This record gives sequence, structure tokens and C-alpha cells, in this order.
Amino acid sequence: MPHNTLLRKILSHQPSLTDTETRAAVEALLIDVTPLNPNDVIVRAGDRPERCCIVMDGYVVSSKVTDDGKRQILSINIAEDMPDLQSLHLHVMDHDIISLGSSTVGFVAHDALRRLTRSHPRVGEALWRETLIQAAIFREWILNVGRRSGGQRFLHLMVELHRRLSAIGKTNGRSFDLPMTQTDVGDALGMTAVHINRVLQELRKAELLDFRNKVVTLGDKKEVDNATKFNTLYLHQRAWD
Amino acid sequence: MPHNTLLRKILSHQPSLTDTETRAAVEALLIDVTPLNPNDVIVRAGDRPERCCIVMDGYVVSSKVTDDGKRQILSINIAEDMPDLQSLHLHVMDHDIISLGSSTVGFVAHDALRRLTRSHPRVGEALWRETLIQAAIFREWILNVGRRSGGQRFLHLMVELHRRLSAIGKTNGRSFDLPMTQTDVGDALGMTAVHINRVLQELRKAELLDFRNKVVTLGDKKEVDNATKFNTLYLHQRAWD
DNA sequence: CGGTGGTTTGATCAAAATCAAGTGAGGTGG
DNA sequence: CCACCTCACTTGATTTTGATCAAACCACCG
Repeated sequence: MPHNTLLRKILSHQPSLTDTETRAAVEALLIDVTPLNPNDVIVRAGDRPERCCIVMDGYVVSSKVTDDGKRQILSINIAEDMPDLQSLHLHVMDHDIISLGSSTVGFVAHDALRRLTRSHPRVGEALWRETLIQAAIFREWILNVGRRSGGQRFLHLMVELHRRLSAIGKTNGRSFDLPMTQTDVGDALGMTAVHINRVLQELRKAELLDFRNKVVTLGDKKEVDNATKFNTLYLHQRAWD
Repeated sequence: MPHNTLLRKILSHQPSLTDTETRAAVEALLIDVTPLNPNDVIVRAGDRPERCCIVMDGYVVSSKVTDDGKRQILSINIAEDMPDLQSLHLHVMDHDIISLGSSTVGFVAHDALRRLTRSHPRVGEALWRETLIQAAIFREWILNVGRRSGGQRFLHLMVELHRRLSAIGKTNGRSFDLPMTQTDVGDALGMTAVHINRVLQELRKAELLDFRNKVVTLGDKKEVDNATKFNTLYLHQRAWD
């Protein structure tokens, strides 16, 4: 089961990697499955982890804090994501990784993973590709925070999440679970909780987005698409593109 | 000479990669050295390039544009950087890469580079590391745009550039060349040109930063460090860290 | 010498932060 | 079981930050 998550991820990047030998090599990895509680810290900036994790269920966020204590969420990681894969090659963490709500993650030792990527370069490339897609999502995040208004910003992030969750079967129609507070959303979008609240009220009135009791519901697809002009390119969801 | 740039980059990531065989393999790459004019487009979002580039001199920026035409600069690439290295494994570009001022870049064909990384996995890892550092800089960029005030934001970016340029010997004491307009800086920091201008005047008055005639000059090191609390961790400048 | 692109200034407006206080639901201990 | 506490959400008033609009200025260039 933990290996299925990892295999699915690798195959999503390299659909041709189906041979039994590779499969066996991946399944030989020791994966330490660990349930986490809300706000459990996986790694902190400054740490030098000797393993990295793959999200199996729930949500895990990356965040940084300015010297004067303002928090910024940098990414929201869902099942099959490997938020600290970078630690395989960059030894000191430059940001925190924390469980949002309850989650389950699998830990894999760096040395075993490194051996695997060296003996199976195509697996290495699949994981490299994973980090490249993370970077693409960071870029869109910069555009979002830098150039979009509060409402657009909020909606855009939620549409992105809906797309990504949909790809792994974790949406219910136009809704999905999101164990964040309004303060957390503010930390993700570079806004205060108070302002998030007001913007949310407008989005509700416009029937574009609702978010209550940790559930996000998007409005009518056409309306939402029209409001966000969401360009799916940066998610690189199909390996052959 | 073009190979020196690439070799320097690889060695900066994998200091142990000195053997003559690897060196010869890198030097066997065909590198197409191309001088570029200001605003020359290297690749556009949507392109499927078949080669990627390494900056040899000058500056190259990555940028995206919202559907309503607002531009956001995502990264500033200097000599030894490989801004579209991602295209080696993500085949469709999700952003533009454009020469800022005049620059010189070297183009390397994807298939040759891919052959090299497969035959020399350590070279592959060095390049993977390059993309991971780019991602780390994106993360700090998000924090900067999301959580810092105009003045802090401007100063922080300039201090970052100074550090990175300093590592490749392209600073003059506390100064460095930067072929950007105030409008460009605004596009990088998510602000308007008018506001950049006013913030710059304050920074000048505080003697923290000057920027005129395409030259940036930082103020007294202690003062600037105190104002930014710059944490150098995310630049991952030393491979052994 | 007129155009052009970049910088600067001023006046006004809008977006978002800040400060402050109230509401409401869930969870705990007496 | 209820009083109380805490945390999240909401609302209002006010201030700050930054955007917008408009115009002047300036240097460089053909």
C-alpha cells in the first residue's frame, strides 16, 4: 500500500516504467508509514534530515517565516506529493514542513532512495520531474501573490487544489475537504485573516466559492473558469506533455 | 570557454567530479554560444524547446503574465544559471525566458544533455541540484512578495542578487550592474513602477540602497544586514551543506 | 530638434492592514 | 450538566499601503 502510492507517483511521471524489475526495486524500499496530528512538524528549516517523506493521506504544508514572525505558506502538498524530496540533494532544509490537520506520511531513507535513483536512472528522472513540477507550482504561486487581487488569488488557489485533488480522486464533485483555517488561507495568500474573511464573503455572494467547516465548494464551472481564466499548463499533469 | 562555465556550475554542485573522463564528456557537448539583445525572447510559455541554455554573461529573467496582462518576474538568472533546465524533463514551457539587457547564453541540445546525465548520473544529480536551488529561490521570492513591505522587499532582492553575483565575482564592492528599469523591478516585486520609485527614494534617504543608471549600490553592510536580517541558507551556496 | 523611454512628482482612490470588539461552537473541568 | 475557556469567525472603524491617473522632467538618440 505505501509502495503503491510511490509507484503511482513514479508511473505518473514515467508511464513506461512498468517492468517488473523496477517495480521490485521500488517495492524493496523500506517505507515507514506514520500517522501525524494537526501541526505536527515533519522538518524545520535548518534541519538536516536523513529521510524524506511521501504524503499518503491528508495535507502537508511548506512554510517560511520572516525575521519579524510573519508566516508564509509556500505550498500545499496532497497524497502522492513528496514535499521534502529536495533534501535528497540539498542537505539543509530552508523551510518548514508541517502537517495540516491529520495526515499519513511514509518516510524513506535518503541512502536507500539515492541507491535506487543511481541504479535506476529513469526512476531518478521521475523524481527529478516531481521536483520540477513543484517549482512550476511555486512560480504560479508567485504570480498569484504578486499580481492578482484578493478575490482572484483565493479563487485561483482553490481551483488549482481542485484540479490536483481531482487527479488523485479526492474531490466530491465541485467540493473538497481542506483542513485549513481562514488564518491559514491568509498565510498562503499573503493576506490577513480579516481580509480573507471579507473576500470570502464576496466570493460567496458571487457564488464563485464557498468555504466553511473545512470544506471548499466551487461555483458553477463555467462561471469559475471565466473568473479565473485558469491555465492548467503549469501543473504538467500529463507526462507526455 | 563555454564549457568552463558549465563545468564550473557542475563542480560547484559536486566538488568531487574532477575526473578527466567526466570532464571530457562535458567538454564533448556542443554548446552554441549566442549573444542576445535586450528583450530577446529565449523561450515562451507554450513552447516545446529541444535545447536548454546556460547564461554565460549578462542577465536573463523568467516571467509570467496573468490573463489580464500583468507581468510578474519570477527569477533573475545570472552567469552559470540554467534558467530553462526544467525543459529537459517538462516538455512544455509554463513561463517565458527573456534576455534582460544584452547577454550571452550557450545552448545545449536536450538529447545530448540527456545522454550525458544518463551515462554520468553524478552530473545528472548536479543538474538536479541546480533545479532544486532554483526552487529554493522561488520559495524565498514567495515569502518576499507575500509578507514583506515594499522597502524590505526591494532591499531583500538586491541583497540576494549581491550575494549571488559576489559568488561569481560580478560585484564591485557594494555595487553591481543591473540592467533593469524601475518598471522591471516593480514587475519582479509585485508593485507598480510609481511605488517602486517612492520606495527607492526612502531607501536612498535611509542610505540602505541606491539604484540609478543601471547600477545598484548597497549601503553599509551592518546597516543593511540589520535592516534585512538576510538569512543566506536558502541560497545553498556551499555544496557540502 | 523632436521623439521616446525612463524617472519623478502630485493628487486621488482603492485595497488591504490594523485595532478592537463581539459572536458562536466545541471541549474541559468542577 | 453547566460555567468557562479557547479558537475560529465575523463585523465595524480607522489607518496605512500601494494603485491609479495625470503631468512634468530629463537624458539620450536618430
